[in-house]
Amino acid sequence: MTEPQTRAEQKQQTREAIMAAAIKRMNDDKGFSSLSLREVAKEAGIAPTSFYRHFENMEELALALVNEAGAALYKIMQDTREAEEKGESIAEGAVAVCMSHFRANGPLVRVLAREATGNSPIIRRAIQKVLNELTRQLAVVIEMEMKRRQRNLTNPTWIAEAIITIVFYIGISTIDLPASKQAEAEKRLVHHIRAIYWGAEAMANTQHLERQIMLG
Amino acid sequence: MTEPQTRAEQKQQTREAIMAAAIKRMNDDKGFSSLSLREVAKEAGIAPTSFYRHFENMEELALALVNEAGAALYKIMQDTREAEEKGESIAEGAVAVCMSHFRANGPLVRVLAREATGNSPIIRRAIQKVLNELTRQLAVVIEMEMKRRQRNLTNPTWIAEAIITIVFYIGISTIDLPASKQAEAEKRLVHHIRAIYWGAEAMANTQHLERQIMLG
DNA sequence: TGTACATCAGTGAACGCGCGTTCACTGATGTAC
DNA sequence: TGTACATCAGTGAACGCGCGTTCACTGATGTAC
Repeated sequence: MTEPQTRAEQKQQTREAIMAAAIKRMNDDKGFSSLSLREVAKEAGIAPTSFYRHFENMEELALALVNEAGAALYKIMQDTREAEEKGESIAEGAVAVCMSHFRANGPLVRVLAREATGNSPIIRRAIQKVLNELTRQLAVVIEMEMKRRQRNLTNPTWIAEAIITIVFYIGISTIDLPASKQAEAEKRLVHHIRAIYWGAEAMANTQHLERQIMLG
Repeated sequence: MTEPQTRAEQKQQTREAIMAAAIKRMNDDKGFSSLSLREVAKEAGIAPTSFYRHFENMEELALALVNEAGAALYKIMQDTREAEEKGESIAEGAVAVCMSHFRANGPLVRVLAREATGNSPIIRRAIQKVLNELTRQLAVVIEMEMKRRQRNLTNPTWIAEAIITIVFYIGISTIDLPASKQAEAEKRLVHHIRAIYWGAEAMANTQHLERQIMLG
């Protein structure tokens, strides 16, 4: 089935094998920093020297993994935005999609979480950039929703930051839990998000009220 | 000044030198998993073989560091609780204390953050235990405050979890920022906590109201 | 207090091992004519 | 279509290096009498 290929296709296939090997080995037991080039090559079924035909070093491989994980998360955010545009309530749906993505791509997402506080400054910065972009996109969605519902919020970007942080870190910490506990964790996540939403709204309204009193 | 000592005192001093060396080297550039026993020994000014007089292996050293960091955080929680008992509003105060602790003990706290999603399952579990205990203690404080102010909250433990997660991960990500940005980050943190508080209260009141309507 | 012995923190040599990287190579695939 | 040449993904040998760990040791500190 995958036998007859061009050279470019074969190369791409090997590249993907290397990335898959890295993800697998990292989730078996090690973090990226304790993962060796030789180990990845062995898992991918190539000679250690062949690694250099695809990546200049291990750091480049890590960046490729971060970008792959980031792209998947952007896709989820895009779906959430489209749901909002259809007028759907987004909290539960977004969390459900996000959690099921975490479950399906646990190994890759875990890589992201680990390296977010990991050893390489370059990788840390790349991940922070992904999280910042997600925050930015979520802030837009939140603002859209608030406008549509004609409600106030103190600061959409701040709210988005809080939500991204909570979903990312709590979500990751639940990947390994049994299914029953995961459902409970999902409920908690929805609760957290709602609390943040409601709180920001209540704060905004109070501030608005205070301003009116001061003016009046 | 520290010249004449008993053998036990000398041993304790070397042990502390090893721990300090590990913290220093980890924050220079590496995570714990890429930190070698020989490297720590060199930084501590002892022979590699002497390491074994103090720790059985590197993992034991890591656990010692986690416990040290945990003890400091428990102390902060204790202070917060005492502030609450004096009737003070806790959000700003607790965040300020926490952030200044992060700043003063950046290297050690960062170790905790990194290894929270790090390579060793044993270390990860130890850190999760610390965070769970902090959540438990904070839930008690929140409940006390709510009772005193005669207000409702949906679920103190959930609120505590959200707050601990946000303060821990956002707090850590700001350690390296310049002082001006840190002040801004502190404001954001206080905002997040307030939003969660208010939201949980609003939700509880709505639920209460809904229940009354249903019953009535 | 003095003496003989026990304890044990710290040492230096030595080990075998997996590491990242280099190099010149092979041989299938791709291209120019 | 056939031929001659270029490209380049993948290879195996070899390198020097830092690693964790063992071992028998040293010599200052502590203890028993």
